[in-house]
Amino acid sequence: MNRGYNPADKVFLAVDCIIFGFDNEDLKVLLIKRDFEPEKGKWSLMGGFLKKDETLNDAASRILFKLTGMHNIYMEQLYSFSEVNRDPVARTISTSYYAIINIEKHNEELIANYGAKWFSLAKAPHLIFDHDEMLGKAIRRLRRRTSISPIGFELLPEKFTMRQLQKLYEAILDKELDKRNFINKINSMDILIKLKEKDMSSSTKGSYLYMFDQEKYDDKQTNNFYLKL
Amino acid sequence: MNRGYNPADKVFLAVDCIIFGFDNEDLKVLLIKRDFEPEKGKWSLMGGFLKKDETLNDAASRILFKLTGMHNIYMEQLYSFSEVNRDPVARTISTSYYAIINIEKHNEELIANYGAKWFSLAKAPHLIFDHDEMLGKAIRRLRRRTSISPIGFELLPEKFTMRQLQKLYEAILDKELDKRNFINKINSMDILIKLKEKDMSSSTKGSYLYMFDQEKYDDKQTNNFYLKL
DNA sequence: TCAAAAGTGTTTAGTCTACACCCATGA
DNA sequence: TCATGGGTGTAGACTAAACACTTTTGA
Repeated sequence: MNRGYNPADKVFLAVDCIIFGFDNEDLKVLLIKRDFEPEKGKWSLMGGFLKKDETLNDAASRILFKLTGMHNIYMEQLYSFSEVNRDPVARTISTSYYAIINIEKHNEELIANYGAKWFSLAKAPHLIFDHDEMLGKAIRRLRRRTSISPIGFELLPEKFTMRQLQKLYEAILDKELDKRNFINKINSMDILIKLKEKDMSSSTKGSYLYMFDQEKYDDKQTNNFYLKL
Repeated sequence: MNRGYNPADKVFLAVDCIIFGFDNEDLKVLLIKRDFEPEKGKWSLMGGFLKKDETLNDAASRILFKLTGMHNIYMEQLYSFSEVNRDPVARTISTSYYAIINIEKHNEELIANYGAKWFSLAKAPHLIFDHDEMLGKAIRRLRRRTSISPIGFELLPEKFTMRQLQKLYEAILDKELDKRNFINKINSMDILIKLKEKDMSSSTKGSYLYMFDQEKYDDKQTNNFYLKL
């Protein structure tokens, strides 16, 4: 009898993506300037509609690829927003995803086409609809995530210095960390490989480069731990 | 131009609820026996469709009320499930909510009408669609939630003993706790009021009853903390 | 008088925090 | 030779974990 399946209840389901990147200084978010109605000219998250034959994850991947040109981006479903009038055009529920990418790897041309720009979190403009709320939730989730599974691989270049990693954590958590305590904690996680190479760009002495130990890293990411910073 | 709003992309949006209760012994989940197709006769979570003029939270509250007769139930949105063929009748995305209720306060008659039954987690039957996955995610979320905000108020009677509270945490975390360490940690949270009354039902000596200090409790719940058990 | 559950503190180990000085190098 | 950022260890405070005996009272 297909009880309850009433076509009048059908809704649009959108996916909106909060895309984080790190430029060695600030944690940034990628926003697009809408060149279409409604709210043309305003800033918003990159989004799109769920299509017939895809899952929400598929849709998020598709949307992320469209804007960045990148595949296999680290992402996580965040929350579904459903205020009745959140979208003025039609009843639309939006499932938000947050993603973190290496800021150097995205396709500049694509993001220019979308009128997209990276914003430091502190300087992000007001966004349309409930996108500010989405962004806020994403930041909080990212902070929490940082405590229970290592993050950084996705946001840093392949080789990086301890100070870069520390700056990343400081940017995510929005607080300063003690460099000696930081290095001790990171080392106790046992997920980094110290290279013989040094990066000479930031100081005369030069600082050692590190890489993530992919295997140990993946392991720690699935078998959660608790890192207090 | 309403770009992208293509009616063919509209979907059904369902809400499924994982309802937890505690009977002083086990953590239990309330499941219904479906008396309608598809999968008639099988066990499932209580669910329903999102209606035109309600948010997902509204829908979850409505569904919870329908089954339990209770208002203002503690609940939290969990995750949206979207496998293309998860529902054999029509493309349906389901947003799951978990709720925790005082098992003594629900309406027995209502749940009988739905052929619903409480199951200990260890003994829960196989559920339809992706409901097993929903239940698993809910249990993990509830465990994590336990560490960052006090839980129990919703699951225990107004007055309860320390041992009941400990049993509740043991049931949620599925591990045994040391009673002296437990009592110290709980006291350090400073959210309980120790009453002069004793509960004489469980031992000859009797054990003191406690109540939650509503004000402090609410405060701790919003300003998260970290409780390691 | 004994069985059954309640109540109660201390010691030890581990982890977190705060903190200051020397090093290497290019300008 | 000096200015700049890099690198390194330890002591004290705090928190978590392990652990055993006494109390009460109804049967």
